[in-house]
Amino acid sequence: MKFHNKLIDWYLVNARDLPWRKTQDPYPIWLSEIMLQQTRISQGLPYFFKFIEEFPTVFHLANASEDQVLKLWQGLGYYSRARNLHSTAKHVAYNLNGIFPNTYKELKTLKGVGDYTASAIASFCYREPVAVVDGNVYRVLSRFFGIDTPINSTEGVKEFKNLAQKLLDKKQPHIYNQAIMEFGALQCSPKSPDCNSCPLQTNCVAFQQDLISSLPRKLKKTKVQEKFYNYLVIVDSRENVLIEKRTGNGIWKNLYQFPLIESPKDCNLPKDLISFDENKIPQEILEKALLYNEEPIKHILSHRKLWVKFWVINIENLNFIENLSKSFIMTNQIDTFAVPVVIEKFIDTYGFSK
DNA sequence: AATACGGGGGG
DNA sequence: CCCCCAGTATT
Repeated sequence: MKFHNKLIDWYLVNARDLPWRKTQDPYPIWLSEIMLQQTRISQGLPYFFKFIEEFPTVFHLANASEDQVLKLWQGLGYYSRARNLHSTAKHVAYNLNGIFPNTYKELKTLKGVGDYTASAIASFCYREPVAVVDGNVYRVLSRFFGIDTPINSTEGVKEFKNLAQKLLDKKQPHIYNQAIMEFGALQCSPKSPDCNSCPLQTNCVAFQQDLISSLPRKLKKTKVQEKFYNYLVIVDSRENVLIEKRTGNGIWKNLYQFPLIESPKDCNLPKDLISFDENKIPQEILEKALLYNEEPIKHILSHRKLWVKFWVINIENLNFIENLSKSFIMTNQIDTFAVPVVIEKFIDTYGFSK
């Protein structure tokens, strides 16, 4: 039996019941694919339901504000996905009459839609015979064929893409693409795959040569850099608190946060804050800072290690911000703003009185 | 060709 | 602690 037939047979028995598999409507499929980029299904699923409920159609999503979209996306990470999602929704709704492109080539022109996502939408919605290559596919193919070309090298990307396309079942690309990804997720998992019950075992090079644990190969990634973040929770007598929008490119773009003082080392006293402050916050205000967490919170990102401290400053009124060049915002509705997870956790713990 | 970009979960 | 997850955009 052919490779693709074995995978499809396995899939028809073992497939999970996932909401985006019940439809050919490109809107929910596109939404799910964006959400699942570098994200486990278990993590993305609740967000998918939230988004479909809040934005049932691409027009609902297009008519929302970016702040609204980011707020709903809060906690899912890689926020450029949310910004691109919203931008593409507006493009589809207003320029394309709400109709998604229906070819791999056209789909790839959409913001946030790359090689993988274009293949997924084109095959799932329109039966175009284009093979998906995601993390699951790399793993299944590298093991089954014993390919040790690093999957994140230029040659590897090309090699696996060509192989995947050759193996694709052109008659039912939508089923095959789902099948190989599901097989990688459930059967041929990264660690301790279930080789004993595997239908591909006899022809699997990695299994036969005991290479399962060393495939796929991957080039080492860059090391993380450490940073020290000091957030100033400046609250007035009416429970207004100061926040700002993160602008410019970089982490958490367009999300909100408390005024931030980044320091080259761990800070323990208000005078440390004063020495590193570049916001030009008046010294007499910083002097009143009370350290909320003695031990810095370690916040790990894929490319960064953050040591975060929160400093609480209670003052009578926030009028001093009128003298600052930075655009801070006074709010007693902080829960309505999209914030990074490390700030969300602080807010939940601190409990502003509402 | 490398790097930036989140957060959660498993071993 | 390390690795991986239905990758993409930018440099």
